[in-house]
Amino acid sequence: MEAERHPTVPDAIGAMDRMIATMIVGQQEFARRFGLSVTDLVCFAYVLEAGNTPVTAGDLATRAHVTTGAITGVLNRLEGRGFVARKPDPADRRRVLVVAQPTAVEQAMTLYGPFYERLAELFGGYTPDELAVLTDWFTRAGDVARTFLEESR
Amino acid sequence: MEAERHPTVPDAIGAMDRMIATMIVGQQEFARRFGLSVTDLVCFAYVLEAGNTPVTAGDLATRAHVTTGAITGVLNRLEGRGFVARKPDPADRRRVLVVAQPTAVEQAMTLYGPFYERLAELFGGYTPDELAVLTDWFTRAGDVARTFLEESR
DNA sequence: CGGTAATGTCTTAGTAGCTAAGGAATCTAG
DNA sequence: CTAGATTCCTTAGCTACTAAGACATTACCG
Repeated sequence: MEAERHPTVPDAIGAMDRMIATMIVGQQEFARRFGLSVTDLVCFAYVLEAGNTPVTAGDLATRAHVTTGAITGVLNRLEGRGFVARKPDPADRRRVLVVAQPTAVEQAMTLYGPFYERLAELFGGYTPDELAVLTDWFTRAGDVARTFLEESR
Repeated sequence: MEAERHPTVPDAIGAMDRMIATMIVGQQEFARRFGLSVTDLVCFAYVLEAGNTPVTAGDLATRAHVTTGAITGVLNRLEGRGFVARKPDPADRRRVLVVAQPTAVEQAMTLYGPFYERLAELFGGYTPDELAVLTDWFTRAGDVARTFLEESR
């Protein structure tokens, strides 16, 4: 009678899988609508996430699992849209530092805002403890995936 | 002192975002390693998920947000690898039904198995109630994303 | 120091998978 | 029975990727 209340681990993985698949399609749709690639969005998110920590072109290649040649194109597109800027690294003139433009967050919100509102609504229905469980899982699952990726080189 | 135990909604969204970005890169890596595209994997997952419910080529196009022309390529690749089979729909001969091959799940496990093991390990550290919260969120977030996608047509 | 190796980004040529547009077969409605 | 929808496939063209290597710069090491 209460079977649904205690999902098994495979149940959880299945539900997660379907969610991830939908999110991937969603990202592709966001990217398409902005005339960017999914890789562009992944890189942009990483630059925003890094905040003041300097990010190099090579860091983006590592993170996004693409070649540095691909990153050249990514940066050209993101720079062309005014999302990021290339900055020479004074300490190592081979390097290209990538910094977010001041209006970047605002522009990202124009794109993602409506979707984030729906998510915020969803998250709002959870108790602080439940929210902590979710946030913790996001972090751990991200770490698991990242570790798995790094190992498979 | 306990600030970390009560993340805000923006905290949760941020953590989710980073997780999603990593999962996307991971899927791209899985796809690359199998000589398939991310769209192929999304479609394959949908066919597996549908189980015995018949899935048409057009369904996949709708679900993956690509054109039917792209699905032709997807099916050629998936069929070539023995993951799925095209089957004529006796009730409507324009349609192409897509069914998973008997060995499909097994093959999928060869690909995803090691990663799923890590996830299972992660999920194993949660209580049944926490697992229910997570599974519930996956379902709801997937629905939110799917609804959002459908509206933006 | 001075020469060689390693590093970081960009360039180029080639490839894969997508879209847009349209074709062919089939179904549906009047 | 016919006109219009629909379903999938085909084609041409485009975009973003890889692999390989050029170029500039830095690190290493005798």
